Amino acid sequence: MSEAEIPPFRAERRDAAENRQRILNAAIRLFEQYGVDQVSMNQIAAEAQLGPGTLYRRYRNKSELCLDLIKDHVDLLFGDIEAYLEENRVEPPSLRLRGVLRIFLAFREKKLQLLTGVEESVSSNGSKTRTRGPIYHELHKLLVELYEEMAASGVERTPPDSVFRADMLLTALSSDSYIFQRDVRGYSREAILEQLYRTFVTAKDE
Amino acid sequence: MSEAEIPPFRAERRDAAENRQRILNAAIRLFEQYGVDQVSMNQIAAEAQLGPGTLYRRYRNKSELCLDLIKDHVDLLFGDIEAYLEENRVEPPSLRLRGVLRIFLAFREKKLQLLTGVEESVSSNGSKTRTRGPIYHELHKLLVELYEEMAASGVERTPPDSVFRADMLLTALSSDSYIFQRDVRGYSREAILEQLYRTFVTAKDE
DNA sequence: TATATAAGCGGAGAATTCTCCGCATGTCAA
DNA sequence: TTGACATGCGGAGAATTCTCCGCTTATATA
Repeated sequence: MSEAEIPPFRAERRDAAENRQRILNAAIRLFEQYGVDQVSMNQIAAEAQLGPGTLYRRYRNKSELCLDLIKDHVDLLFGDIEAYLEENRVEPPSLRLRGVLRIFLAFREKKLQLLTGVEESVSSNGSKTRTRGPIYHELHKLLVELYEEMAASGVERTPPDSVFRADMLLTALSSDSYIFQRDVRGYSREAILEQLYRTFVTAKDE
Repeated sequence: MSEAEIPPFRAERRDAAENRQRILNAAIRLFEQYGVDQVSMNQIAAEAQLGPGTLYRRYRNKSELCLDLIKDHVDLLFGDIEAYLEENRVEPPSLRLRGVLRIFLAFREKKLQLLTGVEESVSSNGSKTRTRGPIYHELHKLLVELYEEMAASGVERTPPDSVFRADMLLTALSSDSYIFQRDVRGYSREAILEQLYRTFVTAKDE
């Protein structure tokens, strides 16, 4: 017997890999044709010529499927953000935060449907999820760092905790909030950026 | 033919009124026993000894039912708020805003489940509602007035629009955000109040 | 190649939301 | 009292989400 079995990894079975590709392709087709929230998991399974069980084993809900579809683009987004932060290292944190917001809002606009799909996660038990997804946490970490930097050199008397403020800003950036501002209040993307900046960044430091 | 028929109102039929009471009672019983989000519309209909169709004709979804159940308490809430604002008319708006927040948070805590139920509205067609409910709009109006007052006597350079800021604050007060802060971040109600105050009110005017 | 076995498949079906429409009945006018 | 008819009832059933579990099959070993 070999001690310490080789990593308990097992390559994905060939048919499984093929099915995954079928699912992804089917989802892309249907999403493009009907819009993300008009497409049901059943439809996707049927289009991919799979049983519902097969689809659900891989993705526990539509949210996870959307996340998989958008993952590559999210990686690019974070790449863009990091590049931007690198280039503007010498600028004040408030300005860098504004830049990050701008980049994110552009991304949000481009991938609105899928991002909304991602956020609609419902934990499998039936009650709405309280926990946020990986995108949320990564952005949160980034924002906290910028806020901390602002606080260090800041003029504010009693700023809110950076963690709290980052949560509030991300809540304000959620699909729901963004769509409401855009469609009901009628703000343009630029206007939303400006208002977010004034609410969550400015008039405090500097 | 009579000109201008008498108001096109027709009193609610007696059996209908009785059924409504049955629904309300059944919902209260089940909500107390199992918790709002564990109870299905079907269960409520069964408990009230009605067909699902009857229940759905009166309340298009659970959100509307919750709203009806909570309506009286909401009226009391707004009564409390107005009384508070009246009593403290001479205080600066920022302080009054804080008071309003405190009152609302107490209400939120007491009626968490039902309020969450109210917010979970889904427009009947299937896509998530973008529009907010009546409670939202009433609170929004109130907050806008306070913000406007702050802006009038304010020291801020370029405050965000009052409408926008009120939207952001209300978003931060949503069930989702509140529960996240309380259960995941571990903030007490007092701490949340303090953080909200610092984020959305203070460090700006005065 | 043969075979053990873990990985994966698929569809029946439970639970839920919500609609449709034929039938019953309360209410009003005569 | 007696219809007429608008109002309301109820349940069948469509659509959707999600689970369960027996059967199949790809893959690793011998």
